[in-house]
Amino acid sequence: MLTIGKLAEAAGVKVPTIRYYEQIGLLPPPERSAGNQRLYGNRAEERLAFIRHARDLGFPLEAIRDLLSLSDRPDQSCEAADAIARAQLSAVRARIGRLRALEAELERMIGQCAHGTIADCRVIEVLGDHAHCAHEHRKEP
Amino acid sequence: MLTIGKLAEAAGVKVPTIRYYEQIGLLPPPERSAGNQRLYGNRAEERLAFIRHARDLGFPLEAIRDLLSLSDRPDQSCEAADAIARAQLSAVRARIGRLRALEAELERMIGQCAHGTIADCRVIEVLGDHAHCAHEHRKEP
DNA sequence: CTAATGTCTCTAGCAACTATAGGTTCAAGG
DNA sequence: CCTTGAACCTATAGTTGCTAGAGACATTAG
Ligand SMILES: [Zn+2]
Ligand SMILES: [Zn+2]
Ligand SMILES: [Zn+2]
Ligand SMILES: [Zn+2]
Repeated sequence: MLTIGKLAEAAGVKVPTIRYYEQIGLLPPPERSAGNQRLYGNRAEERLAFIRHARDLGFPLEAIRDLLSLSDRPDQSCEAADAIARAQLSAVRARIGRLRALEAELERMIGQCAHGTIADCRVIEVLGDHAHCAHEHRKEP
Repeated sequence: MLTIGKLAEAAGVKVPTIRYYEQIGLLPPPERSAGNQRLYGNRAEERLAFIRHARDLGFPLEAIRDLLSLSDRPDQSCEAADAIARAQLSAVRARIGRLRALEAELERMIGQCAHGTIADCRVIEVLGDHAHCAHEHRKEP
């Protein structure tokens, strides 16, 4: 049985994060000690590791909630789980695409600046020029 | 002179966003009509376009605040402005690097799944395996 | 003149935590 | 056995960058 601090350390998350996950129902309320402190067993540790890894991969908590409830029904087809993962993959790819456009524009504007005064700064100029860019850059959520 | 709605339309932002920018001091309080409605001139339109473009490039509002106050002093060296832009570029690159690692892992786990039952699902398995990955994937802010 | 928008202020909500305050419990050293 | 300090408890508020709603006033088209 682990205290919340030990569990946090083991899983690589902060203590308040665990309490937060409990509050929103991602982790079940654990046992308590005589003095009302949380005590976690193996199940909780695995569940938290699952959550953490999914978070590391960028899954939103709602998707993780769905994945967890799927993983509680091992006999069903994994199609729904795979669909969640594919959705996450395409979200990641969309973000990469957008960021690469930003990278290109930032590179260009930094590269073109002659590093003189603000009045001649290419960075300030490009930012202020509201018609300069043919590309659409929006909208990173 | 533009009303807030027209300005919003012209700049491609929502009306409450403009009020929000005013509230946090990114846009100065504009003139008001007899009936207390906001009226904006060219200066405000340009400033908002600047903000929007910088936001589109992913600059945080604090950085934009600094860029705006720099752009009000055209005689100074643009070094500070360029440094902000370089910081943003490296933040973007860091995000891209991390996302590409996520992309690779998501691809691998989706590709390896035989699409049977949850019990055999590679997606669920990889997420639950807290020691599977040699790579570090953390921490996208 | 009236009806339909548009605008005003203020408050609350989103994700996913993080930080603080003020109090309780636990483990170890003396 | 007792004290001290760390770790724990709850509850609330703050973070970022907006967005949505309520209820009241202003403007404009027909
Ligand atoms: Zn410059
Ligand atoms: Zn651009
Ligand atoms: Zn599968
Ligand atoms: Zn991994």
